[in-house]
Amino acid sequence: MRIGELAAASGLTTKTIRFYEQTGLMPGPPRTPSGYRDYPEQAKARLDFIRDAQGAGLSLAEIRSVLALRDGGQAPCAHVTALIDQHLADIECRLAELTVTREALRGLARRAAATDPAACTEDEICTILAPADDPKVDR
Amino acid sequence: MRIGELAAASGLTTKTIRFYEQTGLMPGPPRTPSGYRDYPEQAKARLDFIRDAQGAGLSLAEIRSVLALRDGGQAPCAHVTALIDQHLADIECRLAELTVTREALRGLARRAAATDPAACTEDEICTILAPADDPKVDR
DNA sequence: CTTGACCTTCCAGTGCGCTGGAAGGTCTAG
DNA sequence: CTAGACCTTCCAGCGCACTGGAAGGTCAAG
Repeated sequence: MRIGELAAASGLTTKTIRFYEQTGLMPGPPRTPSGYRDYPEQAKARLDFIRDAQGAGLSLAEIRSVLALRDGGQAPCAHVTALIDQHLADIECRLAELTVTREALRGLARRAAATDPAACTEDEICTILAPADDPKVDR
Repeated sequence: MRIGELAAASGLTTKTIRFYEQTGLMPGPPRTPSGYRDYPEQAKARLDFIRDAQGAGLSLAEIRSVLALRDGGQAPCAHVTALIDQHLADIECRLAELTVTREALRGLARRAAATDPAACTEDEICTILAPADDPKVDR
């Protein structure tokens, strides 16, 4: 299987597959006499795995670490479980942050609706975003 | 006011302030005879504004556009209002995405808890992340 | 024989918001 | 006079996951 075929089968580009090889996610495949990459069947499964893992929010570095364990003959289950838990915690955290930012923005939108453009002086730049008497975004 | 003093007053680094000047967020200040930057009082207000706007989730490019209006003598209210609305929509969208990812990760965590490491064969790489019979992350 | 699709390597750039370092100038205190 | 704290410019790099392009090799069909 040549790289273009594998790309089509996996939905990636040849560029991306070469990039994965270069960064240690994919092993270098055997070559044809003329130097073309010649992939075995498992290559597609590996790319599928990478896609799934990315879909779960893992970074390429994390995926690399999982694959390294597997390639070393170990079951990466424990490691994967830890990664999943960590990402869950991460996401909870970002959800909380985003929610706070959303509330802040809603406050700004309310203020914007109540703002008279003429009241905005040059010194303050913009009373919606940074009112003189209320430096921090309020609740 | 020299750049170090302004940096201390605003909580930024001198590097960052020079970077803001370079990228058009801050006007180039007058210089002392020896070439040192000599900032007027308003510089701090402008940096504070940038910080507040960033806190509201605006990118430096967006902040630049607001400042450009203001510097051009226009009240940026309408523009700011549009940016706020757009960011609110953005955040709603990302919150929704993150929530979906969280549910997917919770599913994975459940599966991980139920997985026997011995069941994970080499071909599949990892049955938690990419089970052979269930290629896409389920609900 | 030529065309065109495919493949190879290597180098460089994207966006974002800085950050680091080198090499040198200036100012103040002791 | 010297130390050291500050300032100047310019160039380069971070992390992330690619993406683009140049310059050239290979292969099958017409």
